[in-house]
Amino acid sequence: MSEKRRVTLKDIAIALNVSPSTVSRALNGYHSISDETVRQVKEYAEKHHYVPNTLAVNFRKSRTSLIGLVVPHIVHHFFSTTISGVIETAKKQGYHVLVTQSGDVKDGEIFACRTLLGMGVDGLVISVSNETFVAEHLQDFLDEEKPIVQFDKITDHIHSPKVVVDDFDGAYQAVKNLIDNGYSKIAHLSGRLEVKNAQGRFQGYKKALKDHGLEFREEWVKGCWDIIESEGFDFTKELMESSNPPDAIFCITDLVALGALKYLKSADYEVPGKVGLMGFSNWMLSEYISPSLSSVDQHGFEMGERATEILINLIKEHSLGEDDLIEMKTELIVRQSSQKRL
Amino acid sequence: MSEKRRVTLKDIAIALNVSPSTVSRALNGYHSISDETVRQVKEYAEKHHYVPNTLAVNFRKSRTSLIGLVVPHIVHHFFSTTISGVIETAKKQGYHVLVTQSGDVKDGEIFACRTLLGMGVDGLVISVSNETFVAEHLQDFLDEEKPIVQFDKITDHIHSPKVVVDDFDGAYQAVKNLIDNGYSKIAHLSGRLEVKNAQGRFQGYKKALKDHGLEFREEWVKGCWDIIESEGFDFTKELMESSNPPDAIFCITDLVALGALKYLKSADYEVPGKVGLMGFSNWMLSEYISPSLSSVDQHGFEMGERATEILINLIKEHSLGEDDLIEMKTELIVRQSSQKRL
DNA sequence: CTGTTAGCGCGTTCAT
DNA sequence: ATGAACGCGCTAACAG
Repeated sequence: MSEKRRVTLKDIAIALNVSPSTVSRALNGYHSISDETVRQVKEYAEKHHYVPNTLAVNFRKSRTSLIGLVVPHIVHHFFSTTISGVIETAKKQGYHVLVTQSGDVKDGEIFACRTLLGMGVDGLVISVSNETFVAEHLQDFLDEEKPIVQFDKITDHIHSPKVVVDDFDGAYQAVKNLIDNGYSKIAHLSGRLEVKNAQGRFQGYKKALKDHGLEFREEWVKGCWDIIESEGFDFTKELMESSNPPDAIFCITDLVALGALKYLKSADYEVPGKVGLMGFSNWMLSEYISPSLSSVDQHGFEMGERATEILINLIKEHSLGEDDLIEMKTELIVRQSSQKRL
Repeated sequence: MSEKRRVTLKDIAIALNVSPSTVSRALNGYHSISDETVRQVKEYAEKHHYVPNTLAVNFRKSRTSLIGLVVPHIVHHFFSTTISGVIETAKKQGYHVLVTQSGDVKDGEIFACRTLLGMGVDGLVISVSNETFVAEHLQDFLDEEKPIVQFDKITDHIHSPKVVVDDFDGAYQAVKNLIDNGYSKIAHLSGRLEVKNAQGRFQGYKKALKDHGLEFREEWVKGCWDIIESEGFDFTKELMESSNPPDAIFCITDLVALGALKYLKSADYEVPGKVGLMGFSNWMLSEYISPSLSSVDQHGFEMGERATEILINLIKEHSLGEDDLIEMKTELIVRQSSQKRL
């Protein structure tokens, strides 16, 4: 391997018999350089494939054009969609994204944040874990003047802009759809109510019941801990075998609804008709299962996009931003599982 | 905001009245430093939250601990799984991952590679696009002594280790399963045969037919261009309405199988029984649809893991590696759609 | 319009 | 066992 040392500013300067700073200025489009010099420099640079040494530039400017992204899980339809939104938006503005996953646990998140900070990211986009009730690892960013934007799963333990979906309204519309289709005994498989999203959806559920004069029963609300399929299955079994079974179930997320559906089918309940079912999040598979699952779309790409736009603006204006809460509207996707009660 | 300048080596040196190099050596565990000095330095560093400036370190060592990752799509169950594998493996070794997507088009891939190279990644893990028939943008990495490892979708236009799934064997086993279940007129919805994966699966399909004395008919093979659901639907319609319809279909990927299934159901073919169906890739949803879809799992996480291990080893030994081809075994996941022919 | 100088924070000789 | 000095490539402040 011959010495492939890349040409540097200095090389060009020597070759053209000018100073390195002139070359730098010519290349970076300063106005105080003669057209002729600029032409010469650019031509030489082009010809010799000059590529600025990013490491040196970053070092000098002490910024990296890197933004950190932390999500609970990468293999997850909604989050992978937001990741895509973040990356594409960053790309447009000349930023790059370091993607990490917390595994939805506190320690994973702390580790991710530490290494991201260590890598010198210019800012952070994060959807916090279910266990994030302290926020020192986030405060560390702010202490270094690096902005944070939270999205989807957020915590109030840190001051930062937040981009969320209007969970309350989304849940309200979802439950209303069930009601409109004739269901009146509506159960809810919720998440941990300390988590904002879960709380919002729970409140939307309650409000919809109330507005339509339907009764709210504690025993129709089951809290999922891990938000997985088996919880949907087990809780649904429990509900349907109780002395006062519901005729519809609104689930915190599609995966849970899938578990619910599995039980309902195994126990020969007609869905829809006998039991109505509604998910949340609009996973890809919801369109393909049978019956197809009605759900609430969260526009993940747009959320990632919005959060990233805000972050990059903050980075550019050297600001940490306000405690703003941006609520994005959801979209009710009506499919088969919530169709008319028979 | 008070000046939060981080403490540097020099700060510590001055405070302790030693030289910066001593501090550097003490912190990095050189042997030629007295225990006492080491103790003092470490204590001071600890107390004042000394964090090495990664930018400076990277600049000095001219390496970033960054590896670039290019996949066709992020929102894709298989690829998001491989991304996860890459990231987790990199993390274990102290590397970070810049994730990009090519959109499965040449220009997107070239752009991604250029910016990754510009960011100074130490190496590249890539699954090339369907349009990658030239490889200058990859050669650029090798020219800078930065290793590349390809995975899943690979090209021979560049010398590098490659991690793939044994498509031939996977397809063979898949088709054999259909045959074992009594199907004998087996069609294949393939991909573009110039693409390695598609070719491998096609060959495995042919070999399985041949080994079991079944006829191979050109008109039973349909080439999907975009590998999307609608192609599965349309080609299946075409096949089933032809004068000599097949009794089973082996699809290049689950999404195509889903389209096929949609048509078969809409036209009231029993699946399985009347028509057998087999996918490839084992998407998450395949487990949940009805009938559940038999498929071939590609162990995406492990592929990402393996590719990354190889890459990091190459980086560490300053090598570009050989043209090795690592073939990972697939796993046949038998579900309902390929069950016995009636 | 251009050159000179200086230094970002660190690792690494070469001395001692 | 330690310090002095240098330089990585680039940008910015200060002169002219």
